[in-house]
Amino acid sequence: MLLSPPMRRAKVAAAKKKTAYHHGDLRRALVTAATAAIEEAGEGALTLREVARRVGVTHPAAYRHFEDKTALLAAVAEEGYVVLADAIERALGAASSRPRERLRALAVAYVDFAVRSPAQYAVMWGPRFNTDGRFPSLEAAIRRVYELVAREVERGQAEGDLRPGQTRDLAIGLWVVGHGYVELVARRRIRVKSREKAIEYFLTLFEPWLDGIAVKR
Amino acid sequence: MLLSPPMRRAKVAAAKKKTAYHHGDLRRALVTAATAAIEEAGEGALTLREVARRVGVTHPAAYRHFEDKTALLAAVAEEGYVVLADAIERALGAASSRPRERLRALAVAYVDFAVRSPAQYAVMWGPRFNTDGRFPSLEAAIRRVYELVAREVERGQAEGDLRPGQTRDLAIGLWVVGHGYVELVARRRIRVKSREKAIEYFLTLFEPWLDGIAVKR
DNA sequence: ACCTGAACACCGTTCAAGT
DNA sequence: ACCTGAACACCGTTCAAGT
Repeated sequence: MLLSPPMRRAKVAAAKKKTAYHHGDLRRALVTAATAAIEEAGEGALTLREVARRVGVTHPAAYRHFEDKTALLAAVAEEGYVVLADAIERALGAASSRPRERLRALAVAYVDFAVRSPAQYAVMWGPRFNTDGRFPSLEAAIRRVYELVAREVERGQAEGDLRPGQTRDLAIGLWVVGHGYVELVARRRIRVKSREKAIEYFLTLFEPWLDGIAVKR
Repeated sequence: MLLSPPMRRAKVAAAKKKTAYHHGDLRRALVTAATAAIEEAGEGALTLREVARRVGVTHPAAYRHFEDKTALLAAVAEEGYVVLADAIERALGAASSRPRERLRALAVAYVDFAVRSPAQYAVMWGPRFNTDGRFPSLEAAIRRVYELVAREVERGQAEGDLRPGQTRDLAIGLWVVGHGYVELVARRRIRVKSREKAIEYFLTLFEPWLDGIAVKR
């Protein structure tokens, strides 16, 4: 017997709801739920059991997709780096071709991501992922962000706007300034009234650093 | 009956061992044990029960001296800032009177502390202490470090070696660079072979920043 | 192949009871 | 005043059992 279109749709939806987690969706659902939970209550408050509750599954189910709690957090961190790299690429795509302006756009995209998703950003700098080689895809995601920074610095050097010499040192320096600023804001060592003000004040601190690595002419 | 001096000493020591924690020493002992435990196993591995075990006391005893686990960590952090401020003062005492050199000495003392006590440094930047006004003595200890930085920047401006304008912006900028660098090292975004190399490479990154805030002449 | 139910060792916190 | 013993609710992890 044929079902009318509305009923068929309802059936499909019900079947989907019931079996969705049998098709590899649980992994995604757990990462998404964990990210949301962290952004709401902070990283310290995150429990595997709470994440499972949010997704509507018993907590040992998570172990089918993640070796342990650290692996779940690593997935949250990795997703963060992917989103960050995408945001930086978008910002660079919209920027002019003047190296100094491009570095500014890159740094603003970085700070903007961090102040929008402070808890996820904190996970991305968590102390758990130092064990070498445990999370290679996380390390690749980090490297992608670093390469974006290094490429822009290289471009600036090639055009003669930035100091010649070790590209890496300038790229690391840029990362230091960006991350250091974000941390001071996140830990309330600096009080800012809004995300806009956070970026505005960042540029105040960033300009002298740019001056320091620029070629005077 | 009189006891011979060696026996009296033994008795006093035993009595001291047995009753020392009744004189307010338990607080100190807990902070010291917590700092050691963190430096050994990382902040995440720290439990109140383990700290109590190390000190040789049942774990609820800690609650006589700290409202909760966070308060104990706040004490560890506060002690860290005090030690750091002392180290900076010592470094400035031994430095020349040339502003730029003094800023270098200050920054080196900061980085040196952080790479010597990475876990304690991490606690000092823990996310738990943001609740306003909960740990006023911790906030005072942080402010003491900041004031040391600000005073040196002011001195450099007064002598015409650093850009005029908002002292605070330059002081915050310096803090950003120092903290950002320490974090990149601690989180293994930069690999350094030794503490000495860590400071050496820091100076490489620091010099351009100094150039950026220096007055050319 | 994927999830549940039950169990284990451990944790932070509370509180009545001991000295 | 300061510490202990016992209890509570909760956690991460494991594993046999269900579909």
